[in-house]
Amino acid sequence: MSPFTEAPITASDKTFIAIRSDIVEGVLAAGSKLSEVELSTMYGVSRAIVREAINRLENASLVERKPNIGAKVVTLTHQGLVQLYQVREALEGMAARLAAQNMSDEEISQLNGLLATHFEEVKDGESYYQEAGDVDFHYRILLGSHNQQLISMLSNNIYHLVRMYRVQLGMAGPRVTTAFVEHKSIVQAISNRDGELAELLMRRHILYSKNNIETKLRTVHE
Amino acid sequence: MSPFTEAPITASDKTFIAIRSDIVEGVLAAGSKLSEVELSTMYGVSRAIVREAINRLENASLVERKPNIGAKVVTLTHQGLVQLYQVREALEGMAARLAAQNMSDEEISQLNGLLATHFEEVKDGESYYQEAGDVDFHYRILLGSHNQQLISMLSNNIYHLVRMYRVQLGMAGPRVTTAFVEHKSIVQAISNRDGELAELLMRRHILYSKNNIETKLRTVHE
DNA sequence: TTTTACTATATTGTCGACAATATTGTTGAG
DNA sequence: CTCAACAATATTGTCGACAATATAGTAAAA
Repeated sequence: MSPFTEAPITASDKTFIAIRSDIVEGVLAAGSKLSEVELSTMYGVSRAIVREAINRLENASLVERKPNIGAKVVTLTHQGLVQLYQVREALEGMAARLAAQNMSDEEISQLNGLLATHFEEVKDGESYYQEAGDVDFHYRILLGSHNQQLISMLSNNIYHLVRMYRVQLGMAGPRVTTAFVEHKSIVQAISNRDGELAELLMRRHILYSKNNIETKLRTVHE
Repeated sequence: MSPFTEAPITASDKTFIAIRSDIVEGVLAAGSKLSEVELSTMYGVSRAIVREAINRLENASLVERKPNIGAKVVTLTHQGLVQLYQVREALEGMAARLAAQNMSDEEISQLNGLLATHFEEVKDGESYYQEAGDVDFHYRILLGSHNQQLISMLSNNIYHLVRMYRVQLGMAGPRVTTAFVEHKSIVQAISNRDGELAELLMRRHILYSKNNIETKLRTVHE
């Protein structure tokens, strides 16, 4: 139950996922040029495969491409982070609203169960929560929206970009417990089938999260 | 100043745009299979080009693809329309909020000018407004958000899907004058730099628009 | 007749080579 | 020495052919 586990079928898929991972994790540095021949030797496939992967990465906003010139890994900027979180706020806010409206009782009880699990981890001081736990939570609600368009946009594009910012800014910061409280109130709203409140709370939650990363970026950068 | 005019550079771009247009306009029927060889002869390019185009179309949610099997043009469903407009509501709502916050005074006055032009057309009873005018209006505000992520998502993906629904449902209906009033109030909110109101009004506007198409779809379909 | 296994066919996936464009390096004029 | 034009090189764009997989058709067995 994680957005980062897809079963790669074809060689092209595998290469795409491999390169994407290397970009997100910083193995392929932000801003660096992506030579097709270089990558094809590096990943042991033909140039056609690499080209297809780069195409897909472009759509995922992870690389920028200019015709007849080439592709670069996207460069992380303060402005890019802000804009990314604005989109995320809009989409995940809507996801929360729809989740309150569309999740089955079964799904909602599972969501509560997830929250309980996270509570144990927070109590025990496991830092696990911050990374995977947060992702699980948001992903579960996203699925609960039952909106395929939304699910695809967030899990194929936005989430990977978000993770790229987190990883490369060395995010592991605080906000664990405070984020947990926010999660709890969102689940409460969904349990009450209050879509409007769920959306509002989710948007705030993401705004806070953005502010947190933003200050981090400022202290690291300047 | 329209989202449907891009300068195609490479053969791949041209083919992509050509196929996309044929899908949106219904030349390639919804639900029909897209054979790579067939398309390559049809558009006079190699299979590699067609493959790249299909890849891009998949990301644009205009075709669905299964490994080792092939690609189909998406089928239009009631549910798909609803979900599409939910995403649109979220994204364009945010765009309006950001536009109120980020548009320059110059841009805002141009927006008002656009509205005045549309008013003339509505008064004279030109049906021009409905199609191109509406698109212009939304696109202008989208650009005013100054959020590249948002701009790319809407103008590369959502708008083409929206247009596909409109075209294939034979939309040219009423709602011209009433939509104009809604546009006017949105521009007013943006002029007042009231982002919150602009978002709210835009979301309502899109909701109304969805309801309109929805009833149309119901009468056509059943 | 139905079902299953197999064969033949068609379609997609992958590859290496050639063409077109951009970049770099060099040479010559001013 | 600087700059411009040109040549050499490298990189991306495009293509046709082969490999792998799925589909359709056929024949044999129950």
